[in-house]
Amino acid sequence: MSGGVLARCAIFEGLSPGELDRLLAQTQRETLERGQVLFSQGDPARHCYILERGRMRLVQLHSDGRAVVHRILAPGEFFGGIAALGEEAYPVSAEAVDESTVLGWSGEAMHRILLAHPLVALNLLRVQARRIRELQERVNELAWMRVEQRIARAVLRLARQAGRRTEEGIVLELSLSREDLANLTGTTLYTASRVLSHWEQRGIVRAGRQRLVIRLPHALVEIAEDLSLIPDKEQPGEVP
Amino acid sequence: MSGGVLARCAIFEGLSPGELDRLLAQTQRETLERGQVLFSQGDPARHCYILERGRMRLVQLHSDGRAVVHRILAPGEFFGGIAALGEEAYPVSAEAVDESTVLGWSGEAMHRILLAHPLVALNLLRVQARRIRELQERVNELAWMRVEQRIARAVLRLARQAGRRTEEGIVLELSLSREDLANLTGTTLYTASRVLSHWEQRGIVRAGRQRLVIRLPHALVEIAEDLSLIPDKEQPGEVP
DNA sequence: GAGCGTCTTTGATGGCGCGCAAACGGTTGT
DNA sequence: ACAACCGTTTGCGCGCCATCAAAGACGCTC
Repeated sequence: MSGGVLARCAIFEGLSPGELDRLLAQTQRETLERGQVLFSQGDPARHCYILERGRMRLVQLHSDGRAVVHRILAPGEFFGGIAALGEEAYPVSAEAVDESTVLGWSGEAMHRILLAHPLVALNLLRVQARRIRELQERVNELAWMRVEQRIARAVLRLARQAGRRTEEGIVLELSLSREDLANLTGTTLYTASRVLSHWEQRGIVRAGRQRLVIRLPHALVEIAEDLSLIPDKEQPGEVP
Repeated sequence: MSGGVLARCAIFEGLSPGELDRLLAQTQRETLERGQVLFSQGDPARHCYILERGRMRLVQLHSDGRAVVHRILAPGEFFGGIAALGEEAYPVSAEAVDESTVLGWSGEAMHRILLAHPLVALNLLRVQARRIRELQERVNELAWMRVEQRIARAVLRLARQAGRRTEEGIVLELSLSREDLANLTGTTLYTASRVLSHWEQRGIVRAGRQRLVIRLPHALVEIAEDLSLIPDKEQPGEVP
């Protein structure tokens, strides 16, 4: 089937169908039920993957049971690349949010691929560079922004990645609990719940059990950009 | 002489002296006074660099004058790699903390180098992977840790990177203001000042104007690891 | 040495958001 | 149907830390 899935992956952009087929032949397909763990942090990093179908998340667990959700993966995304670089252990755990299938390479195979296909290495560098920028963005948010603003930004990011437009609003097709949202934004499930309740009162969202519909995206954007800090009357640039 | 500086750079590891010389020949050396800006965020990303000598920092400025210090570079480190990936603009500004010299390539030159030397690309991937882990670590800190703990960890990181052991303690050879420290840890210069004062009272550090000497590294490590949260018994040594 | 700017300290105040507790409600299993 | 369970909501109190203001300390120039 002409390399199929891989043709849509950012890191294999620019390869010929023949090459894609050869790469695909080296993979092993694995199916995961929802909630199943593909690898755990601390495990020796032996494989790297492309998410073919479904949804997964990369989580880092803290000793106190605290968790940080680092990424929520969409189909086509590459992860576990650590394995190709001769590193020792996965720094995060990967678990399936929905039923998912992944394509896996051994670390050594991917290592050879990167050496043989500089184009793939360059694509991967680009992807990593983008992730670094996203992480810097997150550091910035955590360092300077209030909880409500951080949650708004996280929700908008998720909407961009996994939202479906309906006439009721943008529906987040993710089973996303308050606790997940809290772990994404560095707060507690209590505060996350309060924020969503507040938004629901204002008609901005409709929040259900692990479900979220954005009814007034514009209002969310306002919160995310913190437009309230710049009162419309005053003109910026008046500090002598 | 024989690739000189580049031989000590992580991203050129494994190259022959001849290749290093050829790469070095493509660079342009630039000297920066302390405080001088090499590039500003938003500038079109045309060059990437190795820090040859001195100390630089990568800062992201916020619209409100708030800043996030993203990295403090030591000699041998590569930065501005965005330019090689065909991206548009630098996401951060680079400024010299001390008088520094850098070696610069044009983005296109580095692009060609990466395609021609898969080994360099792989090294760079490794470096980026480490940076991603560091950033994840920082996200984790900002999401879950208290200010004092975050500052302790930042100080220890800086000590590892730019500390010199003396019999008085570990001297941080960086002109590091309270504000810098605050921007590294996502707090305000007021709080940073208070924390350092507190530490000084307890004899953990000796803090001067843009100077810091760690006298009891072990105590700092305890704070950084938050050993107080796991008290097997009550500690008599309490703060009055 | 006087003056000045920058960096730093310290007090006072207030608010955001954490953390516990408890109730609520939808879902699941038998 | 009932109970058990999990995710969610909400009240309440307090502690950490931001924020403002102002004074203090150090290094600089002239």
